[in-house]
Amino acid sequence: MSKYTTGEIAKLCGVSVRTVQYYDNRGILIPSELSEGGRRLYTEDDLKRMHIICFLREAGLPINSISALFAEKNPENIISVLLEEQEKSLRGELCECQKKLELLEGIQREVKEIPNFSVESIGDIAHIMKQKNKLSGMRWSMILSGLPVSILQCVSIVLWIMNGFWWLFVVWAGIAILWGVWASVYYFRHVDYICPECHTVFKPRFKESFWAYHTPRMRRLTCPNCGRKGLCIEIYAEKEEKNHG
Amino acid sequence: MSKYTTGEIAKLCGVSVRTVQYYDNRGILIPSELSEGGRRLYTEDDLKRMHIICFLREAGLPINSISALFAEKNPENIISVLLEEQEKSLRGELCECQKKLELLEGIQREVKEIPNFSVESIGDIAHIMKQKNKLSGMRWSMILSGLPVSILQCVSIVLWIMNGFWWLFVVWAGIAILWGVWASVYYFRHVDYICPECHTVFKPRFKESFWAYHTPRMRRLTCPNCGRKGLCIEIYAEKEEKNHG
DNA sequence: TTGCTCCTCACGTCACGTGAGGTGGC
DNA sequence: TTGCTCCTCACGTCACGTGAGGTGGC
Repeated sequence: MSKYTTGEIAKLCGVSVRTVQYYDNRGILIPSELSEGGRRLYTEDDLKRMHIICFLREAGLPINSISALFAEKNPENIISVLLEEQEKSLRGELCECQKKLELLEGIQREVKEIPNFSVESIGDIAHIMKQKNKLSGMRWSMILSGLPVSILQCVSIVLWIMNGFWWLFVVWAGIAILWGVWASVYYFRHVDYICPECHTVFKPRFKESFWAYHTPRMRRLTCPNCGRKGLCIEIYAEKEEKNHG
Repeated sequence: MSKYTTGEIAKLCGVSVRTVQYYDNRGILIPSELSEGGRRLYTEDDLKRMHIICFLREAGLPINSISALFAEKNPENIISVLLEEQEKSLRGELCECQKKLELLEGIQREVKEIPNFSVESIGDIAHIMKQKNKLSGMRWSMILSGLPVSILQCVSIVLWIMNGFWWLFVVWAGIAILWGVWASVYYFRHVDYICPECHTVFKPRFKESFWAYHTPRMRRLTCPNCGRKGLCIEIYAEKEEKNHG
């Protein structure tokens, strides 16, 4: 019966010599014989066992599980348990990986949009991203609450033109203006701004905020901390601050 | 200015005290001050820095990258490189995870179907799974090559009944039989069988194989190694063996 | 004074990779 | 005799977890 050396086993199974030696140390593949010079000699059965080990390692099974499998008299009793354990663990890993990847992609997007990037900006990005869902949730609820107001406004205009009910339009215009005021105040109360210069989170004065130039994610404001006037990043205000002007 | 202790920083950032200490050792969050008794004291800025570190760690960024980021004078130069590196690494991890999971699910399915499970059966499963695609590929190509033969056979029957062209049916029946013989031999040459008892891979005699009871994945054969007669698992034969009867 | 927190070693994790320094086997 | 393979330590990986044994601070 021909014998295999460590290097042969390694080559046949596509692993390193060190790995074969390591499996000997871990006791899952002890060579059937040692040469007089102390070299490991493996039999055909050892090779088969090594193939099995490598196959299970490909699926990520820990060496302890493989060890347990070989030690069991009735391996059918534990194989499915071990495989299920490994499946759970892999699903966990997969989930974590996806979470990290999503977060990472979010960070990459924000990094591109942040003006005057510095290390501290990462803190701002953390702020932005942790409140992103709440901010867009609030924006959507405002749009949806404004929708019936707008529709009825249109209807009132149509009725004015068609039937001359001008008072209906006036009444609805009043309601729309009230809604607009309420909406502005509501929105104002639920957002804060981050100064991209000194990274302070602040709430501006309502008057300044209301008239300020703005984009969907930024608004031109004066930072109360560093005094810089420029585009500040809008975030959802977790709790209403006590001191809003 | 109030100072934070290690435990306070840990609690505020949702990590362990050990982690805060570790970040000190790694040099990414060295406390601004030490108390007389040698306890770490952190400032508000330290807390902010810790928040940034924890945020980046959530995305899986290695501490060395975070370290590099803090050390850079112009972090915007390296931030996107670091993020892309991490993205690549995460995508790699994700891929490997998915591969392992697919392999694992395959093993779980096979384990349920293998009769007389033992540790050596895992070697059989490895065989089965590594050749699975080739086997089903060959089966499909055989079905597709048989399809036109079958259709024309049907047509010839219809023509026989409708127009009395019986000779057409006879000719096509001959062709179909020839195809059947060719297909059987071709199929036979491209499959081997595994004895689930002694795990030998073998090619049976054509005659025994042809008439044997079989299911889509197994065939009742006599193992030339252990002499057992029973259902053996069909696999794709990587190379035609020299000695086929 | 008594808990509680924090301190510093220092080992363990997991499956090997990577030398260093020496030797077997064709 | 000369490469080549293999041998055994033993440290390194990565971000902490987990004691042990001691001490600061309210």
